[in-house]
Amino acid sequence: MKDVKARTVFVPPHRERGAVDARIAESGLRPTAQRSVVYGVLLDHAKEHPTADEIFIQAKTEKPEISMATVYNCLDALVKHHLVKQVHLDRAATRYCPNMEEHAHFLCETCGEVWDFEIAVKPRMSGFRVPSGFAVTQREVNMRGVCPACAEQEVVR
Amino acid sequence: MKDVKARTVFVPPHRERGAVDARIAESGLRPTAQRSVVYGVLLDHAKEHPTADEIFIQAKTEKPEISMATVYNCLDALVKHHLVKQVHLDRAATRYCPNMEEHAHFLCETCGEVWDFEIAVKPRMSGFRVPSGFAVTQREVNMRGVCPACAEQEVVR
DNA sequence: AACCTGAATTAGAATAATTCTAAATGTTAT
DNA sequence: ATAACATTTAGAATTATTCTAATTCAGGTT
Repeated sequence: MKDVKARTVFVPPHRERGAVDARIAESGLRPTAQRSVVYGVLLDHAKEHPTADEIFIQAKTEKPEISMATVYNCLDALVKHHLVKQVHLDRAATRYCPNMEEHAHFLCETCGEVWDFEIAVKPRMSGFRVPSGFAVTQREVNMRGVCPACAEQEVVR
Repeated sequence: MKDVKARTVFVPPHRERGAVDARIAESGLRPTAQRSVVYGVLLDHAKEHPTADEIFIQAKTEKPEISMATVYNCLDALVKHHLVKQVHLDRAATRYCPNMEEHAHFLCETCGEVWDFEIAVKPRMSGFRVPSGFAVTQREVNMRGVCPACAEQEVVR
């Protein structure tokens, strides 16, 4: 393999290879170069809740040989090892989220952006009664509406 | 068009064509034969939360000329007119639900069945704090786990 | 009753996201 | 070094859904 190393890639200061690899290793996964890049990209773009496609494009700037299949493989592995969550909104492409705290998602129907809403104190789904006999292992809350920026726009018009 | 009328189709007693058509009309849609069949099938199988495919298969027994595209068209129309909700769980095929009361969905990860969980009294998503400035128009709650029947099975084993 | 217009339906092609496959490459333990 | 196994890769295959263009249908006119 010849040295195709990209010309000086910008690595944001808050993402350190070592730390990313350590987290991957802690989860029980071997920290390969690809997993490291994929997870790193996701951590850097957590706010955007990127799709596999978007992660692929970004990962390619850091590691040009990476393939789409690998991005999917890595994401699947990260999900299985509880480092990453999938976010499903309608039938749109799956988005990925490295925030493993229990939280809700809000989709702005005007601009399409996705926001994390912290969950209030109670870990129970108060408001929703779980019939006895059902064992709930996971909860998912998605909301839709208009974000502050888009609401503003509408008023101005 | 020759008379292809199917040999005696069983129409469950609790679904009356008139009532179904009336609801479609009330929603502002013209109650065509296809919409009537699609909505009727969905009402009869609400518990199963069927996919477009499953609805198509069932609808075909009542109206053999119906096409998949029409099933999608009808479902889309019903969704737009607030007679039906889409249910998205993972990236699996969209399921349809004619229960328009606000409620949560529970997916049994063992048998794959989907259940409706009624919402308790409060219409607010207590437990979830919505940051000010965000206007929420829709909420969706999905839970996963094991249903009573499957839990039983596991114990027996 | 034929006629017009727009809506609805249809079959089949197209698309998009994801999964699968088989070969190549990399890694770890012997 | 070598075997054994995991990971990556390109590209093909799959799946659910949407699109397209032609046809049929329904309701309101002449």
